[in-house]
Amino acid sequence: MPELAEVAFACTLWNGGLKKNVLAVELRKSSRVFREINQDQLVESLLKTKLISSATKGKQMLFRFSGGNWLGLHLGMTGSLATEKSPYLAQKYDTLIIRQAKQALVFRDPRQFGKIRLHRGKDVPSWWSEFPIGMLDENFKIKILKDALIRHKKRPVKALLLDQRYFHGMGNWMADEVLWRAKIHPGLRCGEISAPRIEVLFKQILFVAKGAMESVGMHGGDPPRGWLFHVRWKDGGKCPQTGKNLRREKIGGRTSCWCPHIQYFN
DNA sequence: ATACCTGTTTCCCG
DNA sequence: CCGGGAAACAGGTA
Repeated sequence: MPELAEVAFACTLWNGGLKKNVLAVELRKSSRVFREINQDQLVESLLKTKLISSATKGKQMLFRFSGGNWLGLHLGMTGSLATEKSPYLAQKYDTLIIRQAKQALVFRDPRQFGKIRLHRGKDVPSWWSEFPIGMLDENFKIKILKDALIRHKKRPVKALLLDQRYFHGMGNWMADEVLWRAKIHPGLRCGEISAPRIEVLFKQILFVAKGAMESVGMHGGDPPRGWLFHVRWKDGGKCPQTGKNLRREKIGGRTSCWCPHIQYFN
């Protein structure tokens, strides 16, 4: 599920555990999310520590525990976080359970596309500081978009928007929302976008990222009324602007939704 | 049963 | 070596 704003909100779901001690750690040992780390080391790292703070960058989360222990989480396609009241009995797809006195912090992921990272040290892990600049960072400028468009001139623009190196945190519904607002067909090749359209595209990237954070990210609800988001999932959806039928098709490797009446190849 | 899925990562091709 | 696209990962849901 989760892209930029959903991840930001998911991160807050562990807020009840801040400043609280970790009494026990349980793992679903068979899960693929542990593929890059040592499970024993993970348990040992978190046990008898205190959760100090949390942060997100794009679709990535970082939790800091006392004693220089850092936990990185990526939710993949089906990952989610929850806080459950103690005593809590582990459910089938609970992948990591951090038990505290009054609650359990739970990471579940049935499909196991998520990923857990671990770092021990005084400073923020290097993989965290090396993530690309965020779309809402003041230094995220149109040059990043322009350079990416030139470098990938044969790619459908939809595929470029999903590239985390440039648009850190962009996901499938956000990309469709951006292109719909910029009136660009998702299959348009990056090298074919006119200069004025590039300006519009950049503004809409910022608009959608900001709008998503202020609605979904802050309150966990849906984006504002009138957004494509509300109609893009199922066949038969109507464009909120034109009332015409939306089209759905796989473009850039992902199912895309657009309004043929306002989104063009130009 | 079949197809599909708000995400990466790997493999193969030109 | 680079860019682009398809397949793979695993399991729930329509």
